[in-house]
Amino acid sequence: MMVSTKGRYALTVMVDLARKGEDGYVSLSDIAESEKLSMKYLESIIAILNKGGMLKSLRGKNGGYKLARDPKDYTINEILLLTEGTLAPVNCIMQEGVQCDKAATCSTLPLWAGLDKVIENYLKGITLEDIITGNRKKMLGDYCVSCEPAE
Amino acid sequence: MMVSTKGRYALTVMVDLARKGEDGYVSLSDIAESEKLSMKYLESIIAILNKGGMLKSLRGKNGGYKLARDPKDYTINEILLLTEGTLAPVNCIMQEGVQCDKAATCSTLPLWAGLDKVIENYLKGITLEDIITGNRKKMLGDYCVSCEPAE
DNA sequence: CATATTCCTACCAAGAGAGTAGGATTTGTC
DNA sequence: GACAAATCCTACTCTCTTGGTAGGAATATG
Repeated sequence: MMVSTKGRYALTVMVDLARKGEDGYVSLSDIAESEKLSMKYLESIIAILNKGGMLKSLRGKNGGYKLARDPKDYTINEILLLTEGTLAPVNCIMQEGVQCDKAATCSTLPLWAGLDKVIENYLKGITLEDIITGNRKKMLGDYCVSCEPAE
Repeated sequence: MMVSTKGRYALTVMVDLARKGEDGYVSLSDIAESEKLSMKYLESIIAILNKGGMLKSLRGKNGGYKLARDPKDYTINEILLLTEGTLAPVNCIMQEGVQCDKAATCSTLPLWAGLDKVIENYLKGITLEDIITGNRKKMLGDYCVSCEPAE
């Protein structure tokens, strides 16, 4: 598995906040309750999102969190990348140039690099908005049985 | 990360055996040496491949392992699936129908399902032969800088 | 019989994943 | 100003997975 609960919950939070829209700040306890997740654990995850500039926060009474931008301006890739640190399918694929010392002669490296690109490409192509509008066609592509046929 | 050393080493072993071709059985110690990997650890990995019917083995002196089929008849997907158990990017995607109890109302599930399909699709499209022949075009697609332009 | 090999079971150390605990700080309301 | 509701911050813990290691039994060749 490549995405842990951290990334999954982070995405869930973002979706929740996107649904709540612009009407004020939503408190951590509200989010935890509506998603039935541990408040303390969510707290640590939201902290990552917040420090990464994904959210706006307001302390004190009636405080909480809201999205910093429009849902269509968040790709799933950036949300998961921030929370997970890396989305590479193997640890011989590192960020930006750093590579295993056998890279030059490794015959399986192109496979891993290709897989990495396929994943990145998919996740960059989907936005928060796609999720809240339930754009199954975009997410499931040809595998969507309830979508209109492509032609 | 989704693929551990177990799956990576397994693939390396398969590639190594594919390169050695049909000329007899290759011993574990030869493989370990040529790939510079721990013999004992490789042993446990080869055991999985062997039990899964990917290899033919011969015990005793001059024994060893060879591929059970032609390299073009192995997809990367089946090799990794056998050794890793699952290739699902999240653990709310399980094999064949088993699902999380929130699945019915989960708005992020289509995303994970789509990601899973994209990965599976990619890995099913590449064979052992593609790796030993260095078919970069197939593995890297549009990201292959040394390939001919698609036209 | 000696040797080279696969096969099998058990064990172990380090790190990651999934949270918990407790409190300090900030802000709105009475 | 007191209180309550909220974010912020640091540290801890427990369990499972990863990445191996160890030792020996079974088997085949010469």
